[in-house]
Amino acid sequence: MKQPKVTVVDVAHAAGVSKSTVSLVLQGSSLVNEATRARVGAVIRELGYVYNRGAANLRQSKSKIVGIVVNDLTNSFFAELAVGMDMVVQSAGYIQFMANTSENADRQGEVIASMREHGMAGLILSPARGTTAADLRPLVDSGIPVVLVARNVPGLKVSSVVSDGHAGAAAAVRHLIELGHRRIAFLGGFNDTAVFDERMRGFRDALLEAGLDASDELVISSAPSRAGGVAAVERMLAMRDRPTAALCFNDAVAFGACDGLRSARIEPGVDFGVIGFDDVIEAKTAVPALTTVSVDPQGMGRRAAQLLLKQINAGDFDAEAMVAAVRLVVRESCGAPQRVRELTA
Amino acid sequence: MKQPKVTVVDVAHAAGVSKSTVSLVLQGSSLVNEATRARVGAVIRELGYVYNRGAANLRQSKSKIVGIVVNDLTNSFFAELAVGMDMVVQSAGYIQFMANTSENADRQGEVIASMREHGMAGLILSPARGTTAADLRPLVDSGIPVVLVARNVPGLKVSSVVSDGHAGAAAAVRHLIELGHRRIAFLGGFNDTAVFDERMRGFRDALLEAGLDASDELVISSAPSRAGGVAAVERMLAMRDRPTAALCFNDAVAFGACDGLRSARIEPGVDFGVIGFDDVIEAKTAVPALTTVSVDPQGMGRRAAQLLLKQINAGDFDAEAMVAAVRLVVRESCGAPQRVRELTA
DNA sequence: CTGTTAGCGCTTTCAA
DNA sequence: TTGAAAGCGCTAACAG
Repeated sequence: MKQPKVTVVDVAHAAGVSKSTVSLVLQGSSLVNEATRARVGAVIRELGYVYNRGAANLRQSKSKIVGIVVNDLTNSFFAELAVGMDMVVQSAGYIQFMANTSENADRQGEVIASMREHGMAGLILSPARGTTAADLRPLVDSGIPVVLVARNVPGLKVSSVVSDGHAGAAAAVRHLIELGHRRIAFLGGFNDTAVFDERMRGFRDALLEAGLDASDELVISSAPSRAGGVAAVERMLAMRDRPTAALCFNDAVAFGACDGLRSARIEPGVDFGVIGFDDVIEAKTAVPALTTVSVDPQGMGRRAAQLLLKQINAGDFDAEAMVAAVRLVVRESCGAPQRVRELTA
Repeated sequence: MKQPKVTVVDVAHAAGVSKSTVSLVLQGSSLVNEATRARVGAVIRELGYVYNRGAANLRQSKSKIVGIVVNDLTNSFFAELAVGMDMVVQSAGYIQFMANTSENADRQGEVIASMREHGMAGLILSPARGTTAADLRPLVDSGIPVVLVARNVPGLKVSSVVSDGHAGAAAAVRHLIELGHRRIAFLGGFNDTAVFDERMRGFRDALLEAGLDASDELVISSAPSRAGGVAAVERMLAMRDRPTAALCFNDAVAFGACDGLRSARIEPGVDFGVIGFDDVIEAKTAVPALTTVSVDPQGMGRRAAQLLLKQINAGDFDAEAMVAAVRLVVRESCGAPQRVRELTA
């Protein structure tokens, strides 16, 4: 079955023109006679010629390959992110080396190295946990555009797209206040992480802004998991001055909190306000009435990809850090019609 | 920042050897003196040389690029599938062009064409709905190994890895029989599809094999959706000789069936046997007690990737259709310890 | 064991 | 408008 691979010379020969004419046709150059173009086109189809982009890349020393490296495709948030990037990259006529690192920084290093060897034009990276600036420095210094997405790598001056946890948390709290809640808790998350800090500060700031209690006892940290959510909500229910609503660190915690509330015969979203942070896909399934603060991962992906393509096309664009924050949205689905409030960062 | 890209000649020069010696070192050839190798290695690191795999591919006219094209990365089943492929492909020293087609056959055609131009060594495809044998024929005829996964394309003689619906359904039914059920229904799915037919026949064969009733009224088809599941289970509950258990066409139907049972104050998995087909991720979340028949998508992906690599390494291996069916597993989670029965295809 | 010499398939001046 | 020739970075004979 192996076709004796047909090249430009074969096409040229069969069409009775020279290599370079064929090359021009392939590039859609307007310097070539219409009749010739048609003939060449016909021959190409007839011979089943396939363009060898590798050879072209070699000659031009540039490619239309972009790397997309994601920490965990198994997580639907990051899968959506990847799909978003994929869409704009494909539509722009680029092709992607896409790889999953499973949160393994070593693996990440390997795939990025491999992509470099293949001459990628740029990289969008959702870094694996534990990625350091040093890991990425050589790549960045080589002048290949890099855009970080979803997570930042401290100390690295490259463009990035991350969500604004402070604004999102504040928006969520304001929403709960509008609904009439006066005592609101913050549940879940390890309190020694940057993300926790950011969201928790948004929570507190909004409370203070409204003149409400924002004392430390309202912040109940726990593992950022479903079990952690159960634990946190139980501690909260045991408080003497029990809150009437809570903002949860993430989807898993929100889910756990709902579990805990139900065990206590409290219907989440009805008898008690719960807002889950992040993409609350799983939790939404189980608790359709849940209000959520979420970032649209696909949109985030698209935005990151656009940013990268812009840099690639700008030639050597010595990236001044250009950090873009993504809007967070409070989605409410308690009522019949979905109300959506968009809040700028 | 643009490094004046260093090539083998630069390295050779700096190390005081010739191009080919450097090339040999790069390929880990044993024909080169240990001292030389070390010196060259040092220079490579020092100069920050990066191997140009594109040039090598051009010269050798072969590559270590495999295409992975998936119909819907947003669906966790296919995301897992992709991750499985990714793992084995990466570990084998290959790199993947991975793309999402969003069930769009045209897009699929474009990305595959693009991958061909880039000289991919082989393709693993989870085809978009509506993919025809004709779409893939040119690629297959060109001699590039192709492996189909998760879905088959009728009329195309290539290797594929799909799940065995007949065996899976039969296993599920036998499981219900073991639990003491004697009247079992099959719920959901459009009865004019091949998948439906396969699963339904497995259902019926197992029933007949056990000498139980397998009459047509026990098969209640409906849309393969959550709503369809509700509808089907309602029709079933209205039967005079009401079944005590059901096998559902897929996860969505199982989910809907549980909804319907609950509305009728019947606790699924406790008062009524329900088995969901497919990956029952969502339904499992909502009904932890649900027993499921499922194929391990990651395993399926790994298997497909192995199959492809085997073909690639076999040189031109004129693929006789070599269809591998993946085992389906009945997973039970009613009891505390998870019991897993594996059934061969 | 190392150097020389041709290309892989394509693009790109530079002439015709 | 088209053709001839040079070369992108690498590998693969074949000599030395």
